[in-house]
Amino acid sequence: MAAGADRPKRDTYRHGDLRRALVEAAVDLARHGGPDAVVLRAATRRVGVAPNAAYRHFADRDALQRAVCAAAQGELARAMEAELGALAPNADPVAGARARLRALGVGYLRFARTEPGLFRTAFSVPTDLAGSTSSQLAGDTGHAPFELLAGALDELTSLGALAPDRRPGAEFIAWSAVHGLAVLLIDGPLRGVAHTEIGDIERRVLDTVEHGLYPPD
Amino acid sequence: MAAGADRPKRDTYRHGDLRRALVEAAVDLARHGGPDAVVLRAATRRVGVAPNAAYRHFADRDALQRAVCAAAQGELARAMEAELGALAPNADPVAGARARLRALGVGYLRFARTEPGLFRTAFSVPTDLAGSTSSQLAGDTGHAPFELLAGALDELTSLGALAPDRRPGAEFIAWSAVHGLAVLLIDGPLRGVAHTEIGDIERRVLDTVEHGLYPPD
DNA sequence: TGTACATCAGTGAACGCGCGTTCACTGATGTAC
DNA sequence: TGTACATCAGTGAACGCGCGTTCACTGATGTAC
Repeated sequence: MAAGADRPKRDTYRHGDLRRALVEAAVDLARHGGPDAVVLRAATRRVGVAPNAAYRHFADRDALQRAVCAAAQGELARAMEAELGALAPNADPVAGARARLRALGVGYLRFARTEPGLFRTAFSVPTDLAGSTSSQLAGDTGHAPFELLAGALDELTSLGALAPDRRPGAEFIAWSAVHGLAVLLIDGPLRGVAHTEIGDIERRVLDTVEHGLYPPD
Repeated sequence: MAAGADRPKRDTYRHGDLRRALVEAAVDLARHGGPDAVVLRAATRRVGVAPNAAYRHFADRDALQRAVCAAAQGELARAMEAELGALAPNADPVAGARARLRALGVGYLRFARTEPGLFRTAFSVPTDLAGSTSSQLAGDTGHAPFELLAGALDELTSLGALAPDRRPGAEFIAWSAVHGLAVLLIDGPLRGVAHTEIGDIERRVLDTVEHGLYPPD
């Protein structure tokens, strides 16, 4: 009954990739409980490691939270990229670029709806503009959510679909509307609203953004 | 040196309005530290009362948090009403109604900028639509933030400035954009942006909302 | 108006909890000879 | 190829903290007679 009697006494030694394991565990905590659920001891418990083992890989709790926040933004970027990838090819380049901008918004909203915990976590660590373009936040194409948006707007500008004098700050028009809707959907007064109505509202918000960016007049 | 020797031994007895005092203290905590700073023991400490005294007035911590959230929404409503009150009279009824809608947005954004802690707290307790119209959340005119917005939109509709078929759900168009901008300003990538630029961005977001509501075509 | 009494808003002490973090340690692993 | 040793990723125990909440209590206040 002691086939492994000559095993090492501590089989948790040399975990191999504890840092990654802790971030993954903490991301899972965030997924279900939001940013407040990102707790050092809970993460180590999940991985099956002593609480203080985390200090080999993170200076303190804050460092873990930052890492999880970055990972959540990466997930958000991936959700946006997924929507981009699902787009049918479009012969009209301008229509294609517009569809891509819209797809980013759709992906953003879908992520907020399906992963509200991670979505909240992605915005739990206050950042400035510089901190919104780090490669730490990137999805599969290596771009942070903010960069994906900026890229789509640049494309529209170079195609002449977005007037150059409207380009500066256009990110914020688009992001404000979509982010605000996302927050209202998951935490605000739109929580109880039926799915069909939500689709309607999402479409109208995205329409409004498009009207704001490239007005018909 | 014992002029008050025949005073009651406990001068904290019969506080008088401990409930209100606790809410005020907790609102102050929220003002400086956001929703997470709303802590039972901290509130009682501020008021100078034993921790368990709070249980005469609140079932538990959650109840206090709900009260503080409602108070924060009331403050937000007041900020919006203040902007409304500062408006110069306008001979043109439609222009006046449009200015009022815009003023609500300006007040909303100003509150978020000047009271970020309370602003976050106002949205810290998940609500649905029904919970967004309670008189508990009201400002001086007895209306919750959501109702102020809805009222402005109703006015625009009755004046013919907002097409009736655009009225349903118009709250969400306006609220999404303005709320999203508020969040980006205080917690998001717009944190570091200069004041002058912020004014610009705010104006463009409000313009976009107006374009979305009453398009020129 | 004076007195007895019920009410109930506060006290004081204590509880168990989970947290972040520090300490001295141990033993598997990789490397130098 | 074998052995001695340094490294360092993990352990185990402990700390102090602030929290929410419960308990039996006390005494000022308002009321009934």
